[in-house]
Amino acid sequence: MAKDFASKEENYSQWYNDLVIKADLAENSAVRGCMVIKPHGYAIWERIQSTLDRKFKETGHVNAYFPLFIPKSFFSREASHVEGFAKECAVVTHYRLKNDPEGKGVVVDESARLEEELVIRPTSETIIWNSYRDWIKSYRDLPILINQWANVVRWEMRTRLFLRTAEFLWQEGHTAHATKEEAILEASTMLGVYADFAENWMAIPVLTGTKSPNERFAGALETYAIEALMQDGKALQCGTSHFLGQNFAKAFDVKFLNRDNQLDYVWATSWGVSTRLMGALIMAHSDNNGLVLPPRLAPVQVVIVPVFKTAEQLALVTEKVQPILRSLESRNISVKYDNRETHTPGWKFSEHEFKGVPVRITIGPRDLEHGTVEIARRDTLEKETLRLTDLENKVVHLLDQIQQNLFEKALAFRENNTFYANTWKEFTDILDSKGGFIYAHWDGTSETEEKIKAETKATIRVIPLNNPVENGKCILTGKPSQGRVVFARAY
RNA sequence: CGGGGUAUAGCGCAGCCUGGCUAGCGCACCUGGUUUGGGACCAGGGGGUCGCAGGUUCGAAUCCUGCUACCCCGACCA
Repeated sequence: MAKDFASKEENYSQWYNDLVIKADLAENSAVRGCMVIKPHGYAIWERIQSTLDRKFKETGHVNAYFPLFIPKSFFSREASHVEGFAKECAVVTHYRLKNDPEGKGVVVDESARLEEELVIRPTSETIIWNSYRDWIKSYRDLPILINQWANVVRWEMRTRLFLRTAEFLWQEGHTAHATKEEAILEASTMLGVYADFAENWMAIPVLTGTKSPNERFAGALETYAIEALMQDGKALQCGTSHFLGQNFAKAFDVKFLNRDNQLDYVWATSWGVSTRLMGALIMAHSDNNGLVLPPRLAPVQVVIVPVFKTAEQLALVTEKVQPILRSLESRNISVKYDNRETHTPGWKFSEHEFKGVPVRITIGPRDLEHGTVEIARRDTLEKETLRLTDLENKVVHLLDQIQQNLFEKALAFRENNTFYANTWKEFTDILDSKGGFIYAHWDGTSETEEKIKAETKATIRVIPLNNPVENGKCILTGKPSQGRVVFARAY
């Protein structure tokens, strides 16, 4: 059943409408292409945030905050950067409203025009490097390892809930280094952090690699990415880490004296993941009953649903539940006791399933009599009855098992949807019939990649790291190639 | 910006072609009762300037004109 739903070639926005909005994750806002993230959705985002934040700090980073508004002139400093973002910037031109002289609400006060327009950040490289110029004089000031949690705005022509919203939440790391090698190491280290998070917390297997020049970040010399496969066979870029070379240092004149007393430009990286990760979670694991959350990211890991007819029965059940709550909480498990009297047990079962709670425990009069509880797992929907005394160990074990199972299921799915194409016909046949990742030879030119995209909508998702050398022929042009790259249709 | 579609209760929709009683249905909401181990049932109830403006007509949700908003497909997209 779940398979049917997930494998449909239908648009995922339908899925969002059916699942996500009802699941209290988000809903469309009045503002074009923006999202309201409701409490349940935000709780998931907070879990993502706190986990990543800890990892950033473990790797030596600190948090800071830079302004939302960026003077327009900053964007013209780095040529390829402005070219990449110019078409999707929201611009602030005025700072005051006034009453409409004709009495029709308020109008923009034309006398309050800004001398220089402000761009609402689509990303913060420019304003951050403008600050770094004053912070860096010597190699002793380096490295700077800063992360920022923020919102950004990109006025995309078409938006899609979670995957491409006009405003989204993210973190952006911006680091400055004395050497090229150190900057490249930083970019690849952070890619590793993202890959670890995706696989071990989100339970989503990812491919890691570099982007082709076409798909590279505007202003970067190299873009590293993690790329995941969704249940409908389309790829989703889940995080990127960029080696920016000295481009931004040159654009913002950030120079330092190195150990040899020589003036040099600083080397840079930037890296980020966004609320798009929540789209990935939904599309990778959900089934027909709603969201399926990996235990390590679930705001509520265990829900306890009492079954009762009378207030006395509820009191008896609650008495049994109290020690369970305490013992699970003492093992750092997030538990919720859903003792609402306004909803029936059946209602609660469905609701918590919808929201993706990994484990559900049911206790009712029958259990009180027998000293048992019923335990149900969200990923397989299996239920079993066990002795109350076995519960604690079972829950701990089950949470691990579910985390593991979700990853393995997603990995098996990816493996079953990864193909090798040696000819153009094989390539297009796979794309049209199955989708998924396709390893194929490419002649290494942008023109060829663009042609392939124009004909099939497939793009190069990653050029795998440590790509094995294999002599072959480009699937489109037949020109020689030394290794396969990964193609897919993507979000 | 091009192509297609939609706008009727909080949500989802029917009615429109072929104008006509008080604009209807499901979900949700409220009240009472019975229920409660997989989204309970019965009875009663509240909620609408039918997207906006104009026109045709004795009469417009329905026909005509204009406008606006939103959705889908494309172009676009770290």
